[in-house]
Amino acid sequence: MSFQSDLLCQEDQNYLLDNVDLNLFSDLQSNEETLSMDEIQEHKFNILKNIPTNGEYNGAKTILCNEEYNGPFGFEVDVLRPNGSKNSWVYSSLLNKVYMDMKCPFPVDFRVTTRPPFHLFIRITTTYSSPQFAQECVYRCPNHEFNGSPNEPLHMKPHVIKCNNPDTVYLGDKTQGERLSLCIPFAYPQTGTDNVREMFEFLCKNSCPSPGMNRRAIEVIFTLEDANGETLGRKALNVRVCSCPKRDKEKDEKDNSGKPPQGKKRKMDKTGGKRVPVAPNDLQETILKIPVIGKHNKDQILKYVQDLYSGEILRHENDAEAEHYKRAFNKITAMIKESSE
Amino acid sequence: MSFQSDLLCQEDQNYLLDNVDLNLFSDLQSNEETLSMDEIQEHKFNILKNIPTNGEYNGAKTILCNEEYNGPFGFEVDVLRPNGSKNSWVYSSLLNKVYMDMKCPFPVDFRVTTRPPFHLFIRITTTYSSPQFAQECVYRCPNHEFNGSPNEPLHMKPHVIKCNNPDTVYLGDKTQGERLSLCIPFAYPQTGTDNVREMFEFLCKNSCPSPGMNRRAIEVIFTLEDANGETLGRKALNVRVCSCPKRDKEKDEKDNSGKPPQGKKRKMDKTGGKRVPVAPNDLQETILKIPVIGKHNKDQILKYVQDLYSGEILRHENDAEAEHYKRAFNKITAMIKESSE
Amino acid sequence: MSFQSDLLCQEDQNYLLDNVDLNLFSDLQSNEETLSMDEIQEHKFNILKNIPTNGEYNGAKTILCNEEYNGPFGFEVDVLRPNGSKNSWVYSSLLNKVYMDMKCPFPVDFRVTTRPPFHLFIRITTTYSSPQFAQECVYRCPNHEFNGSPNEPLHMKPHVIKCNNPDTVYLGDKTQGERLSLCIPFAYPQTGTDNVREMFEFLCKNSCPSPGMNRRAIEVIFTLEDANGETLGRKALNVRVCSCPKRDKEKDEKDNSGKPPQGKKRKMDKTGGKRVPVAPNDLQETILKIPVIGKHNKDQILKYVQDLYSGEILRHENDAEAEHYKRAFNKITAMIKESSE
Amino acid sequence: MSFQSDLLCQEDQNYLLDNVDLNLFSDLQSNEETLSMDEIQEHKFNILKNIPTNGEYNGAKTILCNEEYNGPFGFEVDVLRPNGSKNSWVYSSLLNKVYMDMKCPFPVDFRVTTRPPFHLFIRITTTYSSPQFAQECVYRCPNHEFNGSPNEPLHMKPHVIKCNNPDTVYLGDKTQGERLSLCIPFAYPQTGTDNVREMFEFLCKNSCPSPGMNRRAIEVIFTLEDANGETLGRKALNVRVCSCPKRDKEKDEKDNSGKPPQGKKRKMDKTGGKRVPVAPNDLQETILKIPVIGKHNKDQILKYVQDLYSGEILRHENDAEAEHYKRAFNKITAMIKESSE
DNA sequence: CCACATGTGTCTAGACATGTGA
DNA sequence: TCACATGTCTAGACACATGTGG
Ligand SMILES: [Zn+2]
Ligand SMILES: [Zn+2]
Ligand SMILES: [Zn+2]
Ligand SMILES: [Zn+2]
Repeated sequence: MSFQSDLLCQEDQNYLLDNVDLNLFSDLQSNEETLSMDEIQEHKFNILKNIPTNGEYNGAKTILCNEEYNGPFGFEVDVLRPNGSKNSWVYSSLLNKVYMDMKCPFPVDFRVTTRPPFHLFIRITTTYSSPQFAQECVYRCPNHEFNGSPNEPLHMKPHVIKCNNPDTVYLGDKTQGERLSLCIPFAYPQTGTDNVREMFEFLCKNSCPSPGMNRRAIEVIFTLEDANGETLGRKALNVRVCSCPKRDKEKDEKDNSGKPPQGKKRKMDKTGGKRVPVAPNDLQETILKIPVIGKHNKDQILKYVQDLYSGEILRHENDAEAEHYKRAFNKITAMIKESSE
Repeated sequence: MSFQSDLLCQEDQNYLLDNVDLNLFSDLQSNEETLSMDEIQEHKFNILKNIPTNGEYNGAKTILCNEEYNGPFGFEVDVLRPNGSKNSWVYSSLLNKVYMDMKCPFPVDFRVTTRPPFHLFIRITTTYSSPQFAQECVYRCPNHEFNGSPNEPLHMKPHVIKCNNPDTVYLGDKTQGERLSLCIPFAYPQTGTDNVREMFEFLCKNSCPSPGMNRRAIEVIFTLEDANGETLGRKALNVRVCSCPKRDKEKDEKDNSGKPPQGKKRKMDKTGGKRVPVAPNDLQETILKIPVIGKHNKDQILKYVQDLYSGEILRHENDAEAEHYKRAFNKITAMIKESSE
Repeated sequence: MSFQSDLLCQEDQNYLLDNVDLNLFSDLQSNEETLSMDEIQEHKFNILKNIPTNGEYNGAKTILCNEEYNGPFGFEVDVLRPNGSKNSWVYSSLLNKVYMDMKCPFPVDFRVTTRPPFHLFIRITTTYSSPQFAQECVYRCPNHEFNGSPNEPLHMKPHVIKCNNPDTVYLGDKTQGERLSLCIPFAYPQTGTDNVREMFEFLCKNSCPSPGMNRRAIEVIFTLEDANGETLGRKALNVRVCSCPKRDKEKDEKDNSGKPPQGKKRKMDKTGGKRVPVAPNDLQETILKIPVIGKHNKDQILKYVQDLYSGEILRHENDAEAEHYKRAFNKITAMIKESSE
Repeated sequence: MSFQSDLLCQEDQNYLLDNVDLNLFSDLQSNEETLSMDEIQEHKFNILKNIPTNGEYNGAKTILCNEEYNGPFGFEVDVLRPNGSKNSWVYSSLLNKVYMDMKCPFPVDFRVTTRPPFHLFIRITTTYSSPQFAQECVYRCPNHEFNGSPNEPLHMKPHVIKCNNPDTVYLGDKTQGERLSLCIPFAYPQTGTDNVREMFEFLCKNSCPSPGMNRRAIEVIFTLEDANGETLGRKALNVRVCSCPKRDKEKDEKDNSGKPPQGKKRKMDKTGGKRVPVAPNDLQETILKIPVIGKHNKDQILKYVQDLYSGEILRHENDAEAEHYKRAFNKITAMIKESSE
């Protein structure tokens, strides 16, 4: 499951890229089995670190821009509730913030409306969201850094977030005080969806002691970049990694009731454009468990729900909401199909 | 029914081995009747235990290789549905896994494409298939170990699998934490077939309590070996020993639909006829999981289902069926109530 | 904490026993430290096993009498809800049955109304309560017998129940098919109470596989005996040892609603006398957690409760119920005292 | 402030040791200024590590003896309240335990009744006091180990306790799983006192995360040794290193009231002045646990409390206090409602 | 083959433990 | 010293796994 194979199975893509080496890591393919994980990572690191970064990553004490920006290709990011992962997480639409435990894998969907004929990358950077700490780099606490599972590749150790995509490259040198970030190639969506889904996991909690996050709020910045490190889109996600997501969310909301949602964000916000909240509350898909007796009833219910969603989709035709309904609609359709077999 | 007699009726064997003592246990022949089962077993054990093992069996905490390998003589193994044994078993081609009850004898056919001019042995080892437990040795639970039928020879007691071939030797010392395995001489096929058939039986279930298998999945590794313990072929078989093979297989398949059938293993599929999915009991209540977006839709769905069941109840007023619908109706009503709070 | 010391500190006892060796285990005192646990147990066993048993314990296939009988000294037994033990247990007054998990220590209070001038012993025996199995002896399942904690003394291993009193002697030889029982010296109550409290624990579940209890219902018979094994009182307690005491109790009660409580017992019941249920439901003490603000209010509440219980005690002066209220009253009084310090 | 200078100002010592080289580290004196702290420490380490240890320190998984023992020279240890150090600490005579914050220097006085004519050393070892963890070695948490102040000599880093005596040697190799201990030469008392005072400091808290102490209770073992590592006296001190010594001590004492103060240890009580129990915040809601028998009594109690609070609320109508009572009132009302259902 | 018996794992609420900062 | 922030533990509810007996 290398980057190349992902890429080449995209037969429906109608633009041909002959001036671009589609297989970034082609030299790794041949001897992947003879290299240790760390050596592979090292190699990829050497390739990707040459992507120029736009200055915000090199000098310490700079503040990373967290202004959201769809960019020329319509970059969009959705965080989804994980299906069956160990710990669930919660989303506060009031605060536009996600709460989850560490080591909880959570999927993020990326998409662009138009795909340019060159390589795209997604860079994931964690920063402190309070202006007071925004210029400090976010590192893992020593405790987790030196006591993580031994299969963590060396480059990953100082990072507070990891991506399960095997082509992830962990960038930045903590010993030089550099800001850390991950970089993944922006794959092509599977047939039938516009989204590319990647799984992430946090490896430290917000409460990890200094020089870890030390109870400072963070946000994750997703930037769409080309091979030159040019920023082509940017999305931000407020996150709190803690042991009791539900409790802490409720507390946060109680404390902030009355204040404007995502308050801190606004003051750095220049676009004024419509912010697409990350999976807003009532549009977030939930599961309704209905006790059913008899196949005929089951089928009737499914049909009814299908109709219901059809209406929603049509009514929201020109609307981002439609996307959510379409996904649900597809699931229902699949269930109907399965039932009729 | 000694090893020799099996051997001598092999009239179609077209190579004669005169420089090989085909009768490994010849000294046992003469006084077999004056020896107890345990004494015979002890004797055979002393002979066969001298077959060097390749290290994977001696140290605890090693992981037994389960990579399939036909080897120089084209080793193949087939598991067959038994003719009339007490309990039947089922095979899932989707998962490449066999489901059977304990004490259910099942035949396994072994064959090689070319037979070398020296003794061959088949070693049967049970291991945990989940990597998490692969390095632990599989032992029988104390319950079955100390309560098996009294005619079980002593060496067999800690083994979870037995072979009905009387020349089977049970190897490995549980008290030393050694990995257990059986070893049988690879007999010559009967006239008219390429296969040598051996009957096996499991003596513990996957669900036997710790320190038994304790619900951990297992696989059986068949290795073809020469008298020096050199591995000349290897086959693996996923097995689940349980009381309700059919039920559990169906559940497994439902859970794993979509996932690849045991990627790292080659198929051992021979028996896999067309499977007829079992029709669900139509009055049995099942749970339909509906993805829902938006509270208004949820409410509408619930109301719809409530109406649906109302109809059923009225229609079945004088009918036992009504009872079922009433229960479901009550649940829905409760859900509506809860949702409106 | 030997038997003797318990005995001798009873200065308020007004009868002097000079013809009785008060220190049953006196010879053990001197060299207790040089003997292993098993040797001590062996020694005590040799002493106590000479207490003649009344025949019901020796021959297999006899049915142990479970008829309750207060006896000449007014033998009474109460099972109490444990304070802070790991797992709680529940009592069904409907079925007069206790439900608890294994390894859950539970206290039992023993008392007599008059204490005779000779040694008393309490024998604890577990039997199957269904007549169908009553003649079979209750043994531990091999699984737990051979996998219990290594500090279990040898004699204890085949027993399904253990007593935490260090002077407990485990009687009966499983290999001879003998019925197993425990025997403890009946100590003298601490000053200020009539009860002698002993802690027990079950070491197998009702559901342990054959030859364990194998889902057969059991009851525990407490018999008061003298040094000759003469029965001087008998109490029975229905118990179910399972993983989900609450669930199973509720199920049991649902199944048996309409049927007479402790149905099976009755048919062996000849006394017809008033059965003293083991801590009957509404008399069972529960804990009410009251949020309190201000010491004056706390004190007032406590005083009120004290008054309330005073009334109850007086009203039930000639009544067994008074005992329960007195205990609660004493606790409240202690709380008041503590608060005033 | 080397070991020698300490030694030479001991003018009141009445025994002269001319056959003993009193200056263990004499070779270090000359070039002390040209060596870095780590080099000096390394040197001392090489000298002192040759003191044979009595085996309890080498193998992991041994339990260090904590039995107190005055030994042939009347070894005594006193822990004293520090004069003006940053944070104070408290001592619970009830539990014979010291509570202090980390980085809080605390003096310990050592003395012997008779001083032998050879070198004496004091070894300080920290162990887990609960038997469950006693065989595990106590190490510093990675967080503090890798983030301590940079002037900590290398050998000190994994130790949870440090001694301000510059001649302290930090023994044990964490990477080998060895038990860590400090060793200081037992100096001679200053004029006018029998005691030798040494200052210690904890460098981790009991609550430091795994693989640190991870909330496990510890004790410090002081052993008096000769140059051969022979134990000549032993004292143990229960310690809890935490942020709120006073609070935690009070809690501990409340929880353990009634239980004997650390039975197996002799008292080290010297400082235990009169403790003034802290009056509880009278408006803070507490929970009163009332043993209740019978629903009618429960209801009556609840109603009484409700009335009580009603009065308080009305009386404090214009008062902030009312708020507190209202909350309690609501809880009681809910309890009444629940009880009546 | 089904209904049920019954253990196990997981999730969650709540109580508690314990650090932090005012 | 206190209120609070926040990790951890534990008991209960529940879904599920899986044996048993009809
Ligand atoms: Zn961390
Ligand atoms: Zn078994
Ligand atoms: Zn058992
Ligand atoms: Zn620490």
